[in-house]
Amino acid sequence: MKPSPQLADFLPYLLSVASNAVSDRIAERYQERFDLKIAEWRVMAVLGDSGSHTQRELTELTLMDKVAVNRACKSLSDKKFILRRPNADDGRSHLLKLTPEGRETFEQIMPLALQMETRLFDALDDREKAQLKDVLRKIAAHARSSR
Amino acid sequence: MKPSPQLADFLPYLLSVASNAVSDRIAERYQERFDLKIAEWRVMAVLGDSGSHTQRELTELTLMDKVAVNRACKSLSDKKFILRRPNADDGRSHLLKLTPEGRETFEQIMPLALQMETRLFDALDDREKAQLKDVLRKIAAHARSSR
DNA sequence: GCCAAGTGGTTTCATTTCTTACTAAATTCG
DNA sequence: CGAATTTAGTAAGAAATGAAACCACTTGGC
Repeated sequence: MKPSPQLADFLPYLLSVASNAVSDRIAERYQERFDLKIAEWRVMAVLGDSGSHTQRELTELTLMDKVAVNRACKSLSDKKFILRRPNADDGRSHLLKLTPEGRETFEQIMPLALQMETRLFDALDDREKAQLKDVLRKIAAHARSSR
Repeated sequence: MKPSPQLADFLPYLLSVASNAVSDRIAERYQERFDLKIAEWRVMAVLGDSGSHTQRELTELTLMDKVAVNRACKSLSDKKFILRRPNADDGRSHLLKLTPEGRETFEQIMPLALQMETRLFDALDDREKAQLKDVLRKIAAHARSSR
């Protein structure tokens, strides 16, 4: 059975298939090792290397919508990986920060993430990876701006 | 506010963000113009250029799971875009085929799809697009095989 | 031929995700 | 200042997605 050329050569389709396959592999791994979803991991990755943020800031930094960020934060808070301190500058929001346990988990997660990145993209050399990042940033910026 | 380097340089994250942005733009367009979802469009794209198929075959050709294919087919059938004929070779399945109306819509959809592809990826020249397709196929094949 | 195992397709149910609405605090502007 | 508007966060209902069970038919072995 031949693949349909119309579909199989359609770039958005290829992009979606590749992205889903990669995300699925990563999600499985985070789930089994740390009981974390991808959204939760993203929040931890940001808080882990740039300190305290409000949910509002996290929506910008992770490009997820505010409901997804809120759910991820609630879950991380239940798991004692982050804590919320009142925000002196704005009474509506809180500043979210990793707890010591959260920090510890963060330190374990990042190497796993980088290892998976290496494994999943090992068909590409360093130059190709850099090019791919560049291309994906351009495409995303363009597609998002034309909303 | 600086983006978090850990997250913002993570290839799977960039891939996911780009893919979602592109898919969202396309989904909006198909929805408003043809009242079709992406899954439905994929099925039509395959039936449109490679004739009759069973749902089983469509799951392979579109890389969607059988429930998604079944739902897409049911919806397309309700919209009179495809019809199901009994499959002489296997009494459990049917052969799905575009109706004349389905064919007509298909002829309108494909130019729109190609136009959107051009627009969304116009930051890339032809060589870059070919490379990107190649890379995405490799990544997807690798990630899917390690399931 | 007949039984066991497997497969295509469908349904059902639980889970996830998105949309919309709402609350409370902050900002704008007369 | 004070009313009107905007914004951060949350909650609740609706819709989409996924997993498991199920039915009907086919296939493979005896």
